[in-house]
Formats: sequence, C-alpha cells, structure tokens
Amino acid sequence: MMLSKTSEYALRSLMYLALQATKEHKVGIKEISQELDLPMHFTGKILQDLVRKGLVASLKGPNGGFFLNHPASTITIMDVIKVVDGGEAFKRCGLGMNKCSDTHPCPLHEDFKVFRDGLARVFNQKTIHDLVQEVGTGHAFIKNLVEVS
Amino acid sequence: MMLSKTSEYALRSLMYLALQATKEHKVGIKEISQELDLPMHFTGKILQDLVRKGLVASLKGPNGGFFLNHPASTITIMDVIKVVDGGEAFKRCGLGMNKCSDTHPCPLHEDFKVFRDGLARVFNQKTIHDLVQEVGTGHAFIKNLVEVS
DNA sequence: CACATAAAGCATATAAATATCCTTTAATCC
DNA sequence: GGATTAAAGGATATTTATATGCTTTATGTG
Repeated sequence: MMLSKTSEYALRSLMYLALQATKEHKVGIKEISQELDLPMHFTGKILQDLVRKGLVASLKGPNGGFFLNHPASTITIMDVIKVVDGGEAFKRCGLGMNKCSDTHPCPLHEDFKVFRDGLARVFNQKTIHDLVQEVGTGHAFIKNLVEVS
Repeated sequence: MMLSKTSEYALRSLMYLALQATKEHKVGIKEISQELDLPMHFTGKILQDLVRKGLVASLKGPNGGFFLNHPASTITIMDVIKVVDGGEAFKRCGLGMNKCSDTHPCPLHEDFKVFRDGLARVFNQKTIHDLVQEVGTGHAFIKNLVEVS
C-alpha cells in the first residue's frame, strides 16, 4: 500500500545480498528468488536496475551473480525507494490534490503529514544493515513462511 | 501512495456532497467533476458504486443527482476506503511478506506498524463531517488550485 | 404523451505495474 | 578455442488501475 512491489522486492533482495553475498561469493537470481519466494525474472529485472543505479554490482559467467556495491550500512531504505519508485511518493497529498501545503492544506493535511513524514524519517535513517541485523539475531525474517496444505 | 485515486476521488466527492447537496438540492456528476477537477465519467462510476454500497443516494431525471444517504457525521474515512479499496490495505506487511506479525515480523514490522496503525486510527475516527468542517471555516480546501499560464 | 434531463449499466479503451520469455554478451572451465 | 554458466538486454504478455463512451432507464416538464 505504501511501497510498490518493486520496492519491496528490491529491499528484500538487497537484504538477502547483505546476508549472503560477498564479492568472493556472489549470489544468483535463482537463489534469491527461490529463497525469498519472488518471481525470478522480475527479480532479475529489478536487480539489473539496481546495478545500473550503482547500488549493486554483478558479474556474469560461472560463479557470477550479484553482490552489494557498497557497505550495507551506507544504503538507506529511502535510497532504494528513490531509485526504484522515484522520490515523489513521500510528498504526495493524502487526498491527491495538486497543491496541498501548510498554507493551502487539504482537510487531511495535518493528520496525514504526521505519519507520512514520520515514516519518511524512519526510511531515511534505517539502512539495509540495520534491517538485516534483526534478521541475524533471529528477531525478524525476510523469508516467506511456507503454506502447509 | 496510501490511498488509491479511486478512494481519493470518492472522499473528495463525498465532501462536496456534504457541503453542497441535500435531498432537495441534488448535485450532478458534471458539477462535482468540474468543481473538483476530476475526470467526469470516472467520478460517475465511483458515485454509482457508492450508491450501490449505500453511502450515497441518487435520483435520475431533471433535478436529479446525488446526495448523502446518511449524515456526514456517521461516515468515517475508513468506511469509504473499505467500500472502495477493500479493507485489506491497512493490514499489509510493509515489505509485502505473506505472513508478518508480532510473532513472525519482517525487519520493518515494528516501525511500520506504528504509522500504519496510527493512520488507521485517524481514518476510523474522522468523519466526512469532521473534514468538511475545516473547509467550511476556510482552514482547508477540497478544490484544486488552478494553474496559471 | 412527447421531450428533455440525468443517473445506471455495460462495454471498452488506455496506462501503469507486474511478470515472463528469448536472445545476446561476458566470464569461467576444460 | 569450445562448451557451459549466469547476467544483460530487449520484446512481449498479463493484470490492475484508471478513464471514456454509448445505450438504457427513470424522472420531471410542458
């Protein structure tokens, strides 16, 4: 609702890379998509884009794959969102009005601003490193739970 | 980013009805879409839907149009969102994971929850009446500012 | 009753997001 | 150098959200 699926996939893939990949041990699309339960080709597309934008590096061929181009502690959530969705999402009016500001507010402006800006602040501060730390300690998860039939 | 355009249009249309329409003086699609700068036919569709769901009433023919079926003070923002987008938007995981809960959280869960639930609380409390009150006092606006060329 | 008005209903168009497939290119291994 | 592996690139498919147009039905007016 807040982030596009593309952003969600990008963030989870980056977390997976932060956890599993190094320049020496790269990780391929197949592994990422299988482990995170993501559509393979689409994930490939997204990773390609992240390479172009410089967040991720890649190498072709055997033992090829993806790995983070910079330390995970230097990549904020907002960096990723901006690269993938563009930076406008957190500026929009809650009611979609063309001009909505403190001086010409929509009736939802004040309430909405609090949450939108609060979330933006979190996204600007938290890095991929912060996120995976919780995964490392077992306090959080990035893999989907499998449905049992 | 948060609400679909459909919800945004619905909310603004309902506010317009609350301000301008009564059972005696109904308001047509043409007026609503012109005043609020919304796509006319699409707005018609949305209003139709709101009629079906019981939030709005309508009458055909000359002097026909739309008007609120219930007092504006009894329609919450969330009522509208639920009717238009379905009630699931405010339950989704911030990273789109299939299961994400306090016991099996994604790395964003705690931070995200605060804002998502906070906004949901506002949406559950605020009514169309609350929103238009600010418009009535001139402290807020529902009409788009016109671009001057 | 004929005519005008305005929503309802339905079919369709367009755009954007999401997803897949296939060919090409680069790297490694033998 | 030939075979294999894996990403890059580009074309295309599918789905969902957004938007429009046309026909039908109900209401009011002269």
